[in-house]
Amino acid sequence: MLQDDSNTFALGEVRVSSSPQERFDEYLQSKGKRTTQQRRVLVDTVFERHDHFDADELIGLLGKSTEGAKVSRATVYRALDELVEAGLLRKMTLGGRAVYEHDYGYPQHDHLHCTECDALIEFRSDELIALREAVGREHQFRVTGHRLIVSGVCQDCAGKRHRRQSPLDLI
Amino acid sequence: MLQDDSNTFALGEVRVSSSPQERFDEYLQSKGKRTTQQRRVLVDTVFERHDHFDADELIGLLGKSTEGAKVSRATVYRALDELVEAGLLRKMTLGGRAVYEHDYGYPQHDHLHCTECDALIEFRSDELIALREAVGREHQFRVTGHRLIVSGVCQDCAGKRHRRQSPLDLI
DNA sequence: ATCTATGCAAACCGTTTGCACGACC
DNA sequence: GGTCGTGCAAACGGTTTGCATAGAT
Repeated sequence: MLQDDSNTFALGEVRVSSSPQERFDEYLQSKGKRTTQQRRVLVDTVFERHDHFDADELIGLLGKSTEGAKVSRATVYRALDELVEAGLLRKMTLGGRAVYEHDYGYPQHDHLHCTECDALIEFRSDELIALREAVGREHQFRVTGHRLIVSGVCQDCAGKRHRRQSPLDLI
Repeated sequence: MLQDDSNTFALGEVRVSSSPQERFDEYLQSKGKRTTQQRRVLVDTVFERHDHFDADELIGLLGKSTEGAKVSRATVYRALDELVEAGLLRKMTLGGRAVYEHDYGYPQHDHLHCTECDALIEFRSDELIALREAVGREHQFRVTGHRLIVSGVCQDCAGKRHRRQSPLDLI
């Protein structure tokens, strides 16, 4: 992330007034939690790249991290929960495992999920927001969020298509 | 499910030309699999009620089943996979666990998920189908399906609201 | 000094699997 | 009779937790 002269940070596409570190520190303080080596390294590593990742990938990255402190598996899991609570990360569940992505300073969006290569492609849709509000109203349901995953096959995989058996390939 | 004089079955809201049992049998035959006691009881139990359920609930129901045959945990898991492959059930993942619902003869729909009581409320939206196609086209992505879960608080829970702490209750 | 955070390893929980026995065609 | 299915119990994989120690305030 880059800081410009007006003291804001570019994260993804949106400018926000403080860095993830700063924001996380605020969260920690508000909860009476402490700013530790490992929490710092972790936030740095997470916001170094704009990617989807799971706990294991993060643990892998932390292994190679230049910053000295090593972070145990348990601590990674505990910190991920905190980052979600702090509003810095968004968590979703894909298949069995939990997948995380940047939330703070990043616009609302949804995903195309390629069932061949597991890629996640982001897209934005304002109509969807309108739609979810309408549905909520219709059912006296107080909407707080949504998760849409459109599955299918991405352009790349559609190319090198070495035809797998499809379910219900009767006969 | 009830059979009427025109030999179709009412499952949920749509009429189909054969019962889940029959359809499952077809699937099994097409795969060279066998029609066993336990698969029969299982399909009966699953289609007795129109509900969302997980593996454990089903195992529970099978325990009380009047039909003699008992079905082991392993068999339940194996059969659920088959029912999904056969197009009789749809599987989704909510939090950690797999949740199943009727697919066969039941219209495409999505869900409102109450984060307080975990209830799932179904709704239909044709605009969503249009939307997902549009997005797919835009990204050269061959769409095969989607999963939308709108989360929030249902009417009931909004009433007896005994205010839990909300994440990000800073200060 | 106090009290939270960490690391380790064991526990957990839903799900899957190897294997010997039983049931279907 | 030959296979496929089942039950059991053990294995699995991601995640959580209890506990003693290290570290932040």
